[in-house]
Amino acid sequence: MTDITDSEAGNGRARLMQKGQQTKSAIVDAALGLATQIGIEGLSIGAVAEVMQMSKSGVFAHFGSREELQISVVREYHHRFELEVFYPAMQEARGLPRLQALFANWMKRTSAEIDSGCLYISGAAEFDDRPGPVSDALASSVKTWLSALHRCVLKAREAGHLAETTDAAQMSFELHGLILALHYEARFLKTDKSLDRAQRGFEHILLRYGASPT
Amino acid sequence: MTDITDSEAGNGRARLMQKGQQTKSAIVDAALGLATQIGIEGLSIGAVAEVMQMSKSGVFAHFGSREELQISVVREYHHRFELEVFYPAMQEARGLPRLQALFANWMKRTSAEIDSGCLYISGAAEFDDRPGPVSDALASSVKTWLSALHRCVLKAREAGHLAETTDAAQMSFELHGLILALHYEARFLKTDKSLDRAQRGFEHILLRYGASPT
DNA sequence: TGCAAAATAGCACGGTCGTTCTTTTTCTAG
DNA sequence: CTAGAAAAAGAACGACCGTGCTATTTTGCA
Repeated sequence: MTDITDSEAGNGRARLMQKGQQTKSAIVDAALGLATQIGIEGLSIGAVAEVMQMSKSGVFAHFGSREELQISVVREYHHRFELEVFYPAMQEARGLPRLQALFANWMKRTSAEIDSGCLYISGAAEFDDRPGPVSDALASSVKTWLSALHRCVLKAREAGHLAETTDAAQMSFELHGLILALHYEARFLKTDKSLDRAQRGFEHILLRYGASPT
Repeated sequence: MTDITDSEAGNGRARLMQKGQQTKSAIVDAALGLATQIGIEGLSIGAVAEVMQMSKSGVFAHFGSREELQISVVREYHHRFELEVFYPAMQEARGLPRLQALFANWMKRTSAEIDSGCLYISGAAEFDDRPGPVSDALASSVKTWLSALHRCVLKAREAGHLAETTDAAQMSFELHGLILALHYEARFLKTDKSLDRAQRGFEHILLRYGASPT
């Protein structure tokens, strides 16, 4: 009956999180689905409540404010992003193979799911001129991810899989650009072949930075 | 007294556009300023009215609907984009110099003005899952610009300034990515040196596609 | 200068929003 | 099984939204 979740949280309050946390994460789930479609700013408690078949106040009570709901959504997205993009790639051999896996997973996540846009990208556009806790949470998540990418490039260079002269930050920037172009052209302009373009762009960058064949 | 604007429109109705059109374009001006900060979707007639020191209905009457105001804003942005990015570059010698000017102007427009984001980028994120007239107008403008870029690359190849094997669409995709990364990292993440990164990325791409020195 | 028309203001409408407060339902530990 | 806590519902609030309507003001032309 009792779930494994938090069975050993250890802070003594562990046992009072039961039904509440369960529906709370269900709400975050639904809210994330909505946010990827209409944006984080567009998230309304009423819409989430409707999806959940709950009352507005029922949803509201779990977060105390709309902002807190938005932040929860960002955190959940961060979590899933790690799960789908980061961790699987960590199983590859470090260096170039890992970098390739990282980029492949990133591409997949960015384009494959037709209906769910990337929160890191849409969110950046929404919050680039609106400072606040939500923007901070978003920026922090993105920076975490981009610096992981940066580290991966560094390791690949150290492993001798990339030219010694490789500017890791520059290379990361260019990789990021490919993903953004993929998202933009595939999702907004509905340009086909965008996935191929991103893949070929990746190969161009690898050549540029002297990737040795794996 | 009479402005040069539309002095020879030729459709007989030219003279009845006087004060009205003047304030209308002032409204679009203010609305564009707002839209670059809070997004096209966030544009509210009330906010525009406040900036203009007008009544909501006074603003409203010029457009008949919020949607029409949004479309007007998109068109105005398109117009300015042409004026700042496209036309000046057309004065350069065709081929590589023109392509370089195009990209330089594009970079400047994307990052230089601190407070005014790019509507083509923020708008894409807002409307990539919300079809409708505004999305159509936006996509149409973007496609016009991207195909101009594409043509410019083609011309550069024809002029022998790029390798004969150059895939113009692929190269345009990669250039687009650089601009998007510049916008993202400079504007949202406040990463410094982003402009340099975009510039160096441009040079990398030129090398990749065998640009001959000008 | 006066008159029609265009431009703007004022007001009200129904709707949605986030949030607060109170009440009811549901869960759970003893 | 029951008391008490947690969760959810319900109703109401003030604010803002887009829009339609009717005055009022301003404009430009005869």
